[in-house]
Amino acid sequence: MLPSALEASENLFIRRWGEMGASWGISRTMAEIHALLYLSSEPLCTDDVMERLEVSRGNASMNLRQLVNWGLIQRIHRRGDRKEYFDAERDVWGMFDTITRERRRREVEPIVETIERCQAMIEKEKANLKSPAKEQAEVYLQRFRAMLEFFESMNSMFNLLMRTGPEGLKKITGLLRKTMK
Amino acid sequence: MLPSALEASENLFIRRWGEMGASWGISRTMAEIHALLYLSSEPLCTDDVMERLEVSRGNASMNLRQLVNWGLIQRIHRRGDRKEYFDAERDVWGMFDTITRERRRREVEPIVETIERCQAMIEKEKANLKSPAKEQAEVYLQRFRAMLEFFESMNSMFNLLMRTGPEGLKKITGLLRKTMK
DNA sequence: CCATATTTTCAGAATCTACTGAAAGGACCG
DNA sequence: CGGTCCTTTCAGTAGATTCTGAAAATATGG
Repeated sequence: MLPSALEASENLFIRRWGEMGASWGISRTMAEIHALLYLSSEPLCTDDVMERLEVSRGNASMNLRQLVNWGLIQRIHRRGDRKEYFDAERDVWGMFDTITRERRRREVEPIVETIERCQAMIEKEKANLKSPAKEQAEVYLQRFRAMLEFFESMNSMFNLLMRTGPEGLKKITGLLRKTMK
Repeated sequence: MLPSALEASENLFIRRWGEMGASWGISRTMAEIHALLYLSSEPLCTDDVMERLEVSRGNASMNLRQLVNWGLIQRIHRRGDRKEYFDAERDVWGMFDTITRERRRREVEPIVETIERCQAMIEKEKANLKSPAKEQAEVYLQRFRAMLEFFESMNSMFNLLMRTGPEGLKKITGLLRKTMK
C-alpha cells in the first residue's frame, strides 16, 4: 500500500470531507466517495470504492450514480475493459459552481417560488381586509419582500461570480478593499 | 384566527422554510420555529410555538435553545410575566451573516484545519519518499493546496461582504458588471 | 444466443436522528 | 419556606435515513 503519510492524510481528508458533507445534508458515504475520487490520481471502479471505503456494492453504486447526477464525477469507459470507472472534477472552482448550481435549483428556487406565491396570495386579499388584519398583511408583505430581495441579490452575485471565475473573485476582493476600506 | 390568506401564506412559508432547513442539515422543526418567529409581529412564548406547530414542550424548548445559541433568536423577559418570550432577528442580511458565521465556525474551519494537517504530514515525509511515492505526494499536495486556496478566497470574500453589508453586495455586482462584461 | 462480467435495484436490517412526555429543576412571589 | 409557574432534561420510542446483499437487469464478447 501507500507510504504511511500519504495513506494517513488520505484517510484523514476522506473522513473529514464525509463529516462536512453530512452536516450539509449530503450523505456521509457520498461525500467520502467524492473525496476519494478527488484525491485519486486515476479513475476508480466500483470495486475500488467498495474496498477502500468498506461499503457494499449497492451502496457504492447508488452513491456513485448520485455523484454523476450532481455532475461532480464522470463515468469513464476503457477499451477492452467491461468495468466502468469514475473520475472526479478536479477544478475546485468548477466543483463549487456545480454544487451551488444544483443546490440552488433544488433548494433555493422552491423557497423563492413559495415566497412569491405567499406574496401573491396576500396581495389578492389585501383590498378586502379590515383594520387589524390589513396591518398584519403589510407586515407579512414587508417580511416576504425583504427575504426575496436577499435571495435575488445573492443570486445575481453568484451568477456574476460564476461567469467571471476565480479571477473574478480576486478582482472583487481587490476592488472592495479599495472602495470600501 | 387570522384571515385565510394570511394564515395560508404563513403555513406555506413555514412549511417550505422547514423543508429547506432540513435539506441544509438543520432540523425541520428548528427551521419551522425560526420561520414562525421571523413572520410573527410580536415575540412568542414556548406555548405559542407548541400550539402553532404541534410539537411537544421538550422539542420546542430544545429547538428554541438551539436557535438562541445560533444567535438567530433572542430571549425576551417581560415585567410581571414569568414566561419567556422569543423574538427573531428580522434583518435578513444579519440573519445570513449569523448563519454563515456559525456554519463556517462549525463546518468549514474543521475541514480547513484538516487539510492543513494533511499538507503538513506529507511535507514532513516528502524528503524520504522514493520515485513513485514522491510523485504521488506532489499530486496530493497540489490537490490540497487547490482546495485550501478556494476556501481562503471564499472566506475573504465573505468577510468583506459582511463588513460592507448589503450595499456592498450591490456595489460588487455593479463593479463586476462594469469591469468584466 | 449463450456464457460471463458488470451494474442496478430493492426489501429488509441496521443505524441514526428527532420527538414525546413525564419528572426534575429553577425562579419568583406572598 | 411552600406553592405556583415555567423551563429543562432525558430515557424511551417513533420515524427517517442509510446500508446490505442477493436477485434481477443489462451489457459484452465469442
